[in-house]
Amino acid sequence: MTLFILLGPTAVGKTALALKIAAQLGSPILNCDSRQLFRGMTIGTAAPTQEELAQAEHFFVGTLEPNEYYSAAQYEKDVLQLLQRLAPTHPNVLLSGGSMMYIDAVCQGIDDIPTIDSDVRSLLKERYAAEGLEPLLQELRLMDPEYYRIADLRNPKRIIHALEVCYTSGKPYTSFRTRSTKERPFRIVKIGLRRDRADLFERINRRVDEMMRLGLLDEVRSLRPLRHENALNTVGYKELFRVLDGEWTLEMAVERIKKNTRVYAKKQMTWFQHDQSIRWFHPDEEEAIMRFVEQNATR
RNA sequence: GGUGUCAUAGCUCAGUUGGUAGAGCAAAGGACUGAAAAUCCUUGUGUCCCCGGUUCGAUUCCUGGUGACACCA
Repeated sequence: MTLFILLGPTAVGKTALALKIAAQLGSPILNCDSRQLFRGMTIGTAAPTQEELAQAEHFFVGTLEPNEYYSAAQYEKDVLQLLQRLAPTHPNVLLSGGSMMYIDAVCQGIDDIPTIDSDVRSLLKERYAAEGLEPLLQELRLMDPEYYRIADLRNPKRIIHALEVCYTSGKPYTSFRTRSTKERPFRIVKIGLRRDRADLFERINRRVDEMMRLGLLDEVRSLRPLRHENALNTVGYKELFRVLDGEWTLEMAVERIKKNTRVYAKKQMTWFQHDQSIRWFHPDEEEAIMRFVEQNATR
């Protein structure tokens, strides 16, 4: 089996092309966007429309409740399991999305780290809020000196995560970090989409305006009770919550959404840059892309 | 028309008692292994509006000009 992965920065044009590739391959589309997974976040994440969903079988779109815990590791398991199920009838499968870490989790795997007890996590979060990072750093130094040496000591999330693993398992975080690449029982072909930066930014700005026309504010309003969930800590949502709070004007929020989306797109490009296994195309090079797909498909 | 204030980074502004300048935002670059659209790090040379003058030296002081704003006519 061949797993095609269509990737690229947000708003580059993955959704439309994915439908065409899927049609050619006779494949379903597995979403690889960490926010499109959640139900009810359709406008703000530019999830496929009903019409688009009808054109191909889709997986991992709107399948989770926003208050459900999820992770790249869980995604790895879910995708591998699904691929196993699809393999007998689908020699080619398409995965499409821009969540870098989720893509890597599928392609290389993620270290086997114990699932964190939610009490442990909230306790550490509270301590961080009350005491700051310094005491946590000292504890990490004692419990996992090796990680302490290489860790980003100014990044609270990383420090808290390392500590919570130590507390949950009773072993150093480092002992779980093998960072090895797992073998996959399928071939992986990565297709990257990219455009000129000015062109991409222009598309982002237009798409945000379009989201507002489609009623993003109402979508955000309906999700307001869940605003503290991790799923809602997302560009397009976090800014509009502040409008609902009366803190920001709508105009200000829309500008912030555009800016934060641009920043996100840049981050994606930085990450993808280092991946030598990606074959890059401009989204308009449709023929070349289809030819490339055909050459690499399992037939 | 008169008087006054201002003119510094893409934007808003600070500052230099005369020794060529720095914040916020924007922008750019980067990190990333179970929260990742998250989280974190790094990066500031710009005719200091223009022409002259004083001075060893002017973005800083002075004359004039241009522009913006305010007040008075």
